[in-house]
Amino acid sequence: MSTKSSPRAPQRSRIAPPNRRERASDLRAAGASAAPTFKPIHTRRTFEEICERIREQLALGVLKPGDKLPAERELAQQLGVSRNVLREALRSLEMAGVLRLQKGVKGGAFIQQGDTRRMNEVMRDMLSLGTISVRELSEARVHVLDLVVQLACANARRADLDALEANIERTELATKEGRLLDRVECSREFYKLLAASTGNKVIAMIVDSVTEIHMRFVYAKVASSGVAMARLAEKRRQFLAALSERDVALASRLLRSHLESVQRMLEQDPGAMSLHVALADVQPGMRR
Amino acid sequence: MSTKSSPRAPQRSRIAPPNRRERASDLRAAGASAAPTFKPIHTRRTFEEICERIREQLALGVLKPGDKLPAERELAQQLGVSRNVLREALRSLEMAGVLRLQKGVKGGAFIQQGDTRRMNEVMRDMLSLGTISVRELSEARVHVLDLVVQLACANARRADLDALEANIERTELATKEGRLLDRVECSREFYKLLAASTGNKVIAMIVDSVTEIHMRFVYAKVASSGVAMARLAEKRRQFLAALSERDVALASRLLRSHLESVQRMLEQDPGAMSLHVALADVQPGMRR
DNA sequence: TCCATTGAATGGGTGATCCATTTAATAATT
DNA sequence: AATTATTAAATGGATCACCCATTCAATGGA
Repeated sequence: MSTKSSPRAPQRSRIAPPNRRERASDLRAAGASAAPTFKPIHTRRTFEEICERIREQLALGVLKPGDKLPAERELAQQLGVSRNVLREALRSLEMAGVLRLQKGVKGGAFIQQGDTRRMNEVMRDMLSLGTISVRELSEARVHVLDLVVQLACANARRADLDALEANIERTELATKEGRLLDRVECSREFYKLLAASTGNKVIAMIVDSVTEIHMRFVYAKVASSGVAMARLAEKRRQFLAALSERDVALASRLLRSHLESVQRMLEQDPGAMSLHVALADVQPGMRR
Repeated sequence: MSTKSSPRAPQRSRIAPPNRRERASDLRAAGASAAPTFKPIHTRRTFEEICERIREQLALGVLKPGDKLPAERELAQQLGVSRNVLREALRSLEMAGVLRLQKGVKGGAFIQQGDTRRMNEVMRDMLSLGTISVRELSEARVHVLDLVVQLACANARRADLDALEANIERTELATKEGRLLDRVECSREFYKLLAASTGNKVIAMIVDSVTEIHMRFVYAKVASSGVAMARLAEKRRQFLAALSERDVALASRLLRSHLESVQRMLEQDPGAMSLHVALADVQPGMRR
């Protein structure tokens, strides 16, 4: 009613989303000691409420992977919100890897198995936004991989080692045939397999997230310069042998020195190593 | 009208989002060897396109934290999409911590400084969905913290140590006054400070993400049983002393043994340690 | 000078409507 | 009887046209 308050039904008379506007009760001390600041409320919006409710059902185990949510039209009515705003919530959850939306009759919103690649995207966003630096990422990767070697030596199974072996064979083949970019893909896969061989999916997720970005740089470097790591497969074999022998010290040393030489390669011609070119586009093997 | 195809303009004659339907080129071997599967395309939707474009601008450095996107109505027109679908995209980016939407004239969509808490939510979702287990998380946390101790010994600065000292004082106070739940908040903060003292935000982010969940369990345990770790502040002091002396071995040993005793505490009365109760609600100190 | 009022810009939200895809049921054809 | 088109319904995808609530600069009166 900016001008004349036209005599029109207020149309806001629906079911009234449970706790929507009455939000004064939301201030809470939140800290361990006296907290004199009173800022961070920023009124709850319906889509947030919806996301939270669905996540809550999930955490409570009421919703499990494979389950289907009611159809948009129906769920919107149940929640007493418009279909549009419900979709905003569903979209967010879909982007978060929690849901998958499927069209057609028998379609709907299905709870997904968690997608560990979500963490890669977080890492990528943090880098894009300048919250973390490439240096920090590389450094963290070195440390984390060191940890991975320890765990892999302790926990890797026969099947894990076999998978690594097979990967090295593909690397050799790609080298022979001069498919340098494919070889980068092999490297990506190598670290993924190595991470998996720790037997801990949390660790694996972390490793993947820092490696994914790193590999973008390697990919960009190889693609632009044509140079590539010498004796790669051979080094991998030595490393795998150490791993198979459960020789932490040796495996750790080998990997570390390899990482250092890769780092040197990347740091040649530093101008070309733009953060932006490496992050800008989706590259092979990184499909969402 | 569902039956007879009324003679109406098809209304789909807008600018036509650049590469929307022509996605046949999207099949690609993606792996290092033959890939006979042809599944994973699932037609690109406009909101995904929009998200990707904005992220691209971000990665390219065209958009930086602090920048403001055009108003919804205008941006929608520029992109040739409806405002609603644009909002779905903005919502997703907001949930991802990339944007913040602000109301009012002079409001708009502002690029944010990256929010490192995003990773916590990923971890939480993975746990809710059963992709990772509590055991894996605890295990990973122990290993990662071990790494953190090494890095903190090497890199912690005076200010970091002072912050930890101040935290311990708060812990003591809370202990004296019997505020057990506040003390849990202190613990959360302690690990956050410890993580920060490594000087590496990637590591810090990782530590925070595994610690946040862990602390929910501790919180739930303390809240329900009233029991709490004995001699906590004292142990913290010993640890901090070791850290200040840059004594990796000692600090590492102290932390490890503390983590083990906490773990034992949590594992008493295992039935009560439901994943669901710990994850279900937002607890103090975890406000988004 | 100071404070209340106004009004425009902006995000938040609604409801109706249409399109495109998918699937099951049905009818037509062989 | 088996196969193949056709039809119809359900569902997500998307659009349009509004309205509401908040914010803030400009305006104007005390």
